[in-house]
This record gives sequence, structure tokens and C-alpha cells, in this order.
Amino acid sequence: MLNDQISFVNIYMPKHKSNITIKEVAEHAGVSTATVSRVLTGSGTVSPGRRERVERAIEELGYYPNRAARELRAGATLKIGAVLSDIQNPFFTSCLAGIESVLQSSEYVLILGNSREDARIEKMHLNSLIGDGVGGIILALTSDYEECYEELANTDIPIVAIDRECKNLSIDSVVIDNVTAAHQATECLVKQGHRRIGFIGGPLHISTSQDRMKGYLEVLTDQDIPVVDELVINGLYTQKGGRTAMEELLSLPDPPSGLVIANNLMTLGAFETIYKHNIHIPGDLALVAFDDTPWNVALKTPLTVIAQPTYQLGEFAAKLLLDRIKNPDQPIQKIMLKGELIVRDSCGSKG
Amino acid sequence: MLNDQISFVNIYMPKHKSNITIKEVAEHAGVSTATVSRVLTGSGTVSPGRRERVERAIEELGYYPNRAARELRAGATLKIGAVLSDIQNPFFTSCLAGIESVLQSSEYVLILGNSREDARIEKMHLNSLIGDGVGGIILALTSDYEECYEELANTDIPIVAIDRECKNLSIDSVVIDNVTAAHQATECLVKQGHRRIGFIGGPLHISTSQDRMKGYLEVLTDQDIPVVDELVINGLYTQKGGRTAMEELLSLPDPPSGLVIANNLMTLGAFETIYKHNIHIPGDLALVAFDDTPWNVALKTPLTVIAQPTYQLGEFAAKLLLDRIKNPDQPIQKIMLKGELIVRDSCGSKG
DNA sequence: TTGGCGTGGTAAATTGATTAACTGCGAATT
DNA sequence: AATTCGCAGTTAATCAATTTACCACGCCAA
Repeated sequence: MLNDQISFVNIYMPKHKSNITIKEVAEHAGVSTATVSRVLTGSGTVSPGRRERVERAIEELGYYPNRAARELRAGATLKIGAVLSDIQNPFFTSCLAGIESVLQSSEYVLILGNSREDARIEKMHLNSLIGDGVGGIILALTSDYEECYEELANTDIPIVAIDRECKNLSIDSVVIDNVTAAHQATECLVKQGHRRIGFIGGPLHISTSQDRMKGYLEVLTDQDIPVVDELVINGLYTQKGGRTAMEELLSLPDPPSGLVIANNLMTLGAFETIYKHNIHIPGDLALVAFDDTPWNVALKTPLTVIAQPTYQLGEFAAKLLLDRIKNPDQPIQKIMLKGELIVRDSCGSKG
Repeated sequence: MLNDQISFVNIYMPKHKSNITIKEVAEHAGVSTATVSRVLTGSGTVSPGRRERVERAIEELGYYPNRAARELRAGATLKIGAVLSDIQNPFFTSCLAGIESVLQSSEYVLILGNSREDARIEKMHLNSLIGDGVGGIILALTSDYEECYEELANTDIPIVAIDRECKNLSIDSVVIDNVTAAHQATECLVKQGHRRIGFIGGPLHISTSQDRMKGYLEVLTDQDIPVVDELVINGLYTQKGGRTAMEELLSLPDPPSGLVIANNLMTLGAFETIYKHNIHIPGDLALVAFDDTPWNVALKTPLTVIAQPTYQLGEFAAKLLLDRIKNPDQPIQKIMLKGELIVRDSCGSKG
């Protein structure tokens, strides 16, 4: 079988590859390096006699071609980079799993980078990937300033933005319909009769934060509910960010009766504060949060959430990237997936 | 036969627009390439003025050295592979983050593979990594049969086993002291007066499962508690595995009063069953589980857990691997980290 | 003035595989 | 017989970074 043979070569040969070069094989077989290369790659024509001499030489010397040299020559390799903004966030680990699953059945390998929401680290990773000669990059942007990605756009390396987009940058993207999702989340609270609804969101230089806030504001406007600045807090997409935002809301003279939290880690942080202050959910505070968690089964109050199709997000991103690599001139695509409102107890209603 | 090496052709891809090279940086800065290289590597002497010009040129052009060229020149590869058994499990995603953080400040890039607890997929990834010419591999083994990894051991590629070990394979490893951890967990229940203690563990071809069961059995023996076969269930390290194991335990005529669960996903599954059956924790069933979760703050019953230093596990594994690459002849190391018993409500006591 | 030495720089070789450009040779065509 | 065609093979350029060998300049001492 072809596959068996390849894996045999791959597994056993590397012991020898450090020493033997194509030049030595050529000498051993009494031909030029070009001829050896032709035998190896199967391109061009080689007479049967020489081909056999070369094959014997390769076998005898245990030759294995140097990967770095081939990659250098080729200028590109079968690698795909993924730079995510927080690889400890279950949202992105699920995306990552989706990406990996698609690449696993392709010929590409996955290079992973974690930008930790830091534009400088992100840039470092991107440059490194370019230096690696990756065939494409999947990127969870740390910001929506297109200036940060100008150089990147210059390289002709296919890029797919995942989860977050940069509106003025013409690259493929796979995102959630965050406006609608936040709209639904907020509406759910309005339906329960809440008029004083808070919003804990992420940094406004991230598109998801903007869109989720937009969805929230839409509902208030639609319902003629005045927007109260103190009830809207944009912190970091972290547990600590959620904790301090919640502290802030609770310290208000008139805290909200309903709350939308736009990110899973922030929800965790908010919970810390909520239970420290013995706030009852949904009695004292009705809650709708982004991102579902498997721990829901064991929570004091099961959470009403916007479940995001994270795994699929990753799958789509990877597929889209492979598509573009195969067909660089196809039009820019933006794939938008829907979140799903799952109503549980925390919003104060089962319907 | 050797014609199969035609498959080498596969690694090539269509070229992209050429990226910034050291030559362009040199031109931009008005110096020679060697000077740029000196600035980059910090070797040799460069006058302050030129150094600054070069640094500015690098910054302005967004230059990053080509990895293939460096590898070729250096005669070494700058890639490291990580093959984990479940990249959706928070345990491993945390390990992964630790690995990534160490590699980020090295010159190595991280290639990620997910074996999904499947030996065949694992092997595929390993072959692919070897074919990619990685400098080393971090591996969460899917089994403890050394035969599966014999070929791998033949390649001279440094390998570090993470979390799981293969006792007869002489490779570096970084693991938790699972026997002691399970011992503590079980002991905690015994101290609460439980004599009928169940154990939900993972597949016995994984070393962590063996060790955790060993720790559990140790305590029973120490305390002269008879081992009841029906109370010990080894399923898959998945949510479903935990769910069905728990079903089984609850269907016993005399279910356990205390339970040790050896994995976070299994705990989730167990919870599904527990709350479906309206079992009260710790009243009906006292629980100690492996792995801490940030959701603990919001759980009906906060979990008593063995918290594992997952991030550090990853850090240690990566550091150990870099060590071995630098110094291939150093003796095999086994680094063992301790889990920490965190007592909360689910075991039936705060002390 | 000249020889010696050290600093700061450059040109060119090196690394291994691939491939464009070219050469030589024999067979077929005119 | 001369010309063309095409196969089989070689030489050398190429990829990008690193590093060795080397050079120019200035300063100091003889």
C-alpha cells in the first residue's frame, strides 16, 4: 500500500537524514543532483537504467530529503496558522477544535498562536507565521483597526477572520450574528417586564462587543426604554472584567433588575460578585448571558443563554480558508451563523 | 517501491507574493545583509547609529526571518508538535496554554494535533509531525502499550509525555501524582464516615486511570474496607462515560454513599444523571472529583476537588522538551507535580 | 612616515533541493 | 547529406539567512 510505505519511510529514515545529501546520492549513483531530484519528484524523464541506479543509491545510503531546503525552495508549505485571542476561553478552544477537525482531514497541519488579546503579541505571531510560509491564517482579531493589519493584507496570504471582524478590511470572515443575538437576549428580559436592564460587554475595539451593544440598544430604543449610561459597562472579556463590572452595577443607588452579559468569562466573574452579595437569581436580578456551558446542569440557577455554534464557527473558518487557498480569486465571503436563545431559569421564566 | 516517494511532491504549494527578506531590510536601512543579521542575532559589533537604522527598517517593513532558511542554515528544525488526546477538555486546553506560553518566548512554533483518544489518529499525527521534521513532540498518550510507540522511539526525536505515561517507554514525562491525589480524595470521604465509596474512572489503558484507581484501592485496603466490584466503574473519559457510569451506580440495589470521580468531563456526565434522579449532594451522595472548574462559584453544591496544576504541567513539559533538544544526552526525567485537595461542600464537610 | 592593531563594515560562501537553461546525441525528416 | 526534433542529461541559478573571510579606515607608537 502506498500509505504504508510512506509511513515506513517517515518513521525509520530520519535517523540517517541528517548526514546524507542529494549530492552524495548523486555521486554514489554517478549522476547529477538534478537527475536524483527528478527520480524523487517523478518530474521530467529519466532513463530506466539510471533511475534504478539512483533508487539503489537512495536505499543504500538511507537518504531522506532535507525538509527545510525543500520548503525554502518551494516558498510555501502545507501549514495553516491560527492566532486566537484567548486559547483558555472555552469559546475559542471549541473553535479551535472545529478548525483542527477540518484540517485533520486535509493535508495541512495547524500552527497555533495565542495573542492573549494583545495586539503586539498578535503581530509577533502573524509575522512569525508569514516567515513560516504558511498557506493561510485563521485569525481572531484583537482589534478592528485596519491599520494593524495593513502589512498582512500586503502579503497575499489568505486570511479568514473568525468570530471578530474588521469592517474596513476586505478579508473572509466567519462570525455570529451578534446584533440579533444581543437583541434576542435583551428582548427576553423585556418580555419579563424588566425596564431597568443592565449590559456588561467587552472592549469596544472588538467588533463582537460593538455588535452586542448595538443589539442591546436597539431593543431599548424599540421599546422606548431610556438608555441609562451607568447601566452599560464595557470591561475586558475576562473573569475579572465581569467581576468588577458587576461590582459597579451593584454599587449603583438603583441597580438593574435585569442584566445581559456578553461573554462567558465575564459571566463567571459576575457570578463571583453576585453570590458574594447574596443576590438571588432571577428574583433580585434576571440574567441572560452569552455562551452556553456544560456546567449548566449543576448550576444553582440554570442560565438562560445565547448558545453560540463555536465548533461550527471553527469548521466554517477552516473550510473557507482551504477554499480560498484553492481558489484565490473568488469573491470575499462573510459567513454569518446564528446564535440560539436557550431559555432556562435565570431570566425569570421558562417560556 | 521508491517511486512512492513521488508523494514528496505533495508538499509544494502555489507560491504567494514574496515576503520581506533580509535583503530588502538591508537596502531599506542602507547596510549589508550581514549587518542586519548581526543586529538580529546580537552577535558581532554594530555601531549604534546603524543598529538603530536597521531596527527601524525591520519595524517599518514588518520583517520576520524566514524559518525554512534559518532551519536550513542551522541544520536544525524550529518546530515542536503537541498531540493531545482531547483538545476540548479544559484540562488539556489549559496544558496547551502552558505549552504555548513557553514556546512563545522561544524560537519554536507549535504544531497542534488532536488524537481524540484514538490510537490511529494519534499515529497519523505522529507520522505527520515526523514527516514535518519537528524538533520534538509533546504527547498525551492514548495508551500505555509501548509497542505503539516503539517506532517513535527509534526516530531519535525527543518526546515528552504529558499527563500520561508509558511505564516501559524510556522517555521524559511530566505527570501528576495521581496515586496520592486519588488517595487524598478517597480518604476525604472516609473521614466523613463513608464506607461504601464508589469510583468512576477512565479507561485502564491510560496510566492516569490506573494510578487513580490504585490510590482509591489503597485507601480501602488501609481502612479495611472491602472492595466491591460493582462500585468501581471504568468508562470513557467523556461526559457520556460519566453519565452512564452514574446510571449504573444508581441502579444498584445499594448505591454508594460516597463517590470519587476521576475526571472533569465524567463529573459533568455524572451530574446530569444525579440531578435527573433528584439525588441530593452531599446528603444522598458525597462527592469528590478530579479537576477544579471556575463554575464552582455558581454550582448548587460547590465541589470538593483535586485541583490539578494543568497550566504548569504544560509549562514543564515544554521546558523539559526544550531542555532535551538542547542536550539530547541528559538522563531521562520524570517530573511529578502534586494535585491539591480543595475541600468544599460536596464531600459533606468544610473541614 | 610607516607598521601594527582594532573597529565597523561588506562581499561571498554556505546550507540542500529544485529547476530553468542549456548541451549532446541519435533518430527522423526533407 | 543536412537539418530538425526530442530525449536524457548536466550546469548553475535560486530560495533566505547566517557566517566566514576579508577590507577600509583611523589611531597610536616606533
